[in-house]
Amino acid sequence: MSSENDKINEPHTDSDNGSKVETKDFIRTIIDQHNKSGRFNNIVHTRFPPEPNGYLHIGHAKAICISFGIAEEYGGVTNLRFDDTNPTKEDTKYADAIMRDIKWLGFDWGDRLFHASDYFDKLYEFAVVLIKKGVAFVDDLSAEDMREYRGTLTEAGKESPHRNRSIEENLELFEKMKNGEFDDGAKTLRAKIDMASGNMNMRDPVMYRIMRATHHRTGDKWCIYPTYDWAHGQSDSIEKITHSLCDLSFEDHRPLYDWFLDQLEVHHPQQSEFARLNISYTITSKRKLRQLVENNIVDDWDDPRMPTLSGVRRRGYTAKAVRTFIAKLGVSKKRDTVADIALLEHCLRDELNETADRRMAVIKPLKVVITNYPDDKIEEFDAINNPGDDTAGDRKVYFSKEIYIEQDDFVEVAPNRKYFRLAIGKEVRLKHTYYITCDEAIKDDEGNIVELRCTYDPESRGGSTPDGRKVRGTLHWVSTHDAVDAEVRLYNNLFAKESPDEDDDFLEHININSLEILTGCKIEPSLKDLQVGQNCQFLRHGYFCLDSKYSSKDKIVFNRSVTLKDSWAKKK
RNA sequence: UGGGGCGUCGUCAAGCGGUAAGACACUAGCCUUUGACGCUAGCAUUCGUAGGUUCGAAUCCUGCCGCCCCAGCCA
Repeated sequence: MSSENDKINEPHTDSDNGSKVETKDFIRTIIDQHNKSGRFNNIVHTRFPPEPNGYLHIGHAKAICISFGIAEEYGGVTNLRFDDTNPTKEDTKYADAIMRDIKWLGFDWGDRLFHASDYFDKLYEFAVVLIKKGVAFVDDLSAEDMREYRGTLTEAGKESPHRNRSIEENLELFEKMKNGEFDDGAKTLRAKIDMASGNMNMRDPVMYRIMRATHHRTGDKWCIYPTYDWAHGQSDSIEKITHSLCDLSFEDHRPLYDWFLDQLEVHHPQQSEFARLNISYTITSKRKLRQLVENNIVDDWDDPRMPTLSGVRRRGYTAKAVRTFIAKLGVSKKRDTVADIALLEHCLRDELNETADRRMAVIKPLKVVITNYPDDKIEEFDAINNPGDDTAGDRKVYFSKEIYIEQDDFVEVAPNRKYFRLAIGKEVRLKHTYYITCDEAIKDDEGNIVELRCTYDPESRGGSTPDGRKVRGTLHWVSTHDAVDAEVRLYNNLFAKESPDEDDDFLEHININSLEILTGCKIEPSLKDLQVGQNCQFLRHGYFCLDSKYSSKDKIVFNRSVTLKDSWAKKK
């Protein structure tokens, strides 16, 4: 992992007395305790266990950063394990996308790519061990009856009438289950724990179900498949995982995992649960994201408005910005927290401010004729690429009699003294070149302003004058003679509500202005050289990137990754 | 009414008995050839609440209150 990321996780420093005060989250605190007691011989070996049934989103990025990041920090490694215990829902195409996204984020599982299905044989053996111990049994209850027998949150459940079958009978029945002698759903293997437990997970949970489905890796070898609860803890144990980090929803499954491991007397990882990541104005629910795709509300899983990793990548987010965001958020057990999307945006701006070259792009063009500028003259100016980075160099821009400026940079009458853009009779600076003063606005029959007539001050060449007069406004511009046409896509929050997730009818909160497509935008010619994956700043607008999906040789399409902060917009 | 968890600034989050870090957001100002960036200042007399212990409590104890998760042969 990059050294930048290490910095993020450095302990904060107490500046008052100069001494370092470590402030660690609860997971790192637990690991420190283990290292002190020697419980895992100072080894930290984690795993990230996605189910290959969908695309990774930014919520998963948190889990990835925690599992991979913490292991790395402690000199350990992380396994990637696909939890593929339900063949009806999983597919290899998702696995490929998941691996691509994890790599993009900057993490590496080395040669430790595993599957829960790698352990189907071992899991079967383990199940036999539990049957022989008399703590697992084959049940004939239907799914419906089982629900009935389970009881409720406040009432104890009833034991299955098949709970006390002999070990021999259970062994025989379980083998027949495996051999396909029963119909799908006809029987299950259950752990024999406690139907009166306050923890529903301990009320004789199902370990195996009969399901004739072709598994994407094991084919038709099995007609019984382990449940997640039965497979997960043992998979961790088999891989000698020391710290199983997962989200809060598995908190009350931990007693069950502990129980299985204790019964089996095998390596026993420590599970710790942290709160999932929620972000304002968007959703981090695989199910709901799928709805957006299937209802064609968004382009696809990689729509730049989507919080999927493929979506934010296409939007122009960098992996580093995502990692920084997650690191700044921290780790806690507080549920229902909603991270401010403004922090995510800040992390991107903060990075791109340092790394992205500046360019000029007029997204809503208004033609300007500089009446006192020679008709055929074209002047060359050096334009600095990044004022904060001397090594970024510069480029040429070419000024001429006719240019485009932004429609939003002109009003006929300046509203007040604080307004310092262009207005009739007002003077502004054109970035890198000259001062111009507006003399006249030309309108069409409907009264729309279609062209401006301005005069320039030859003395202001380079952006200042000998008399040193102050010009507060600086506008970006593009010459008409060399402007390149482009399409620009402006994105806003996908949802108009801060927490759309709290309603089931979350689709009602879709922001109808989440995408604005502008055509006929005029960009400076050097922008033609930009590559997919490169970020650049459109001066005074924000950070943009080439859209990887719709850009082609004949058509340039830009995505706005994030706007620049705009204190003027707030004042207005 | 069972079990599990959580309550510190608008948001996220430190703090682990010695008198409330930081970040984002926000506000005001400075700077500025991006109304960006940068810089300066402000922003919790108070830690869900009520008691108790203590010289001293966000931190320990007790009782309340609030919020969330769990009744898939999903993960």
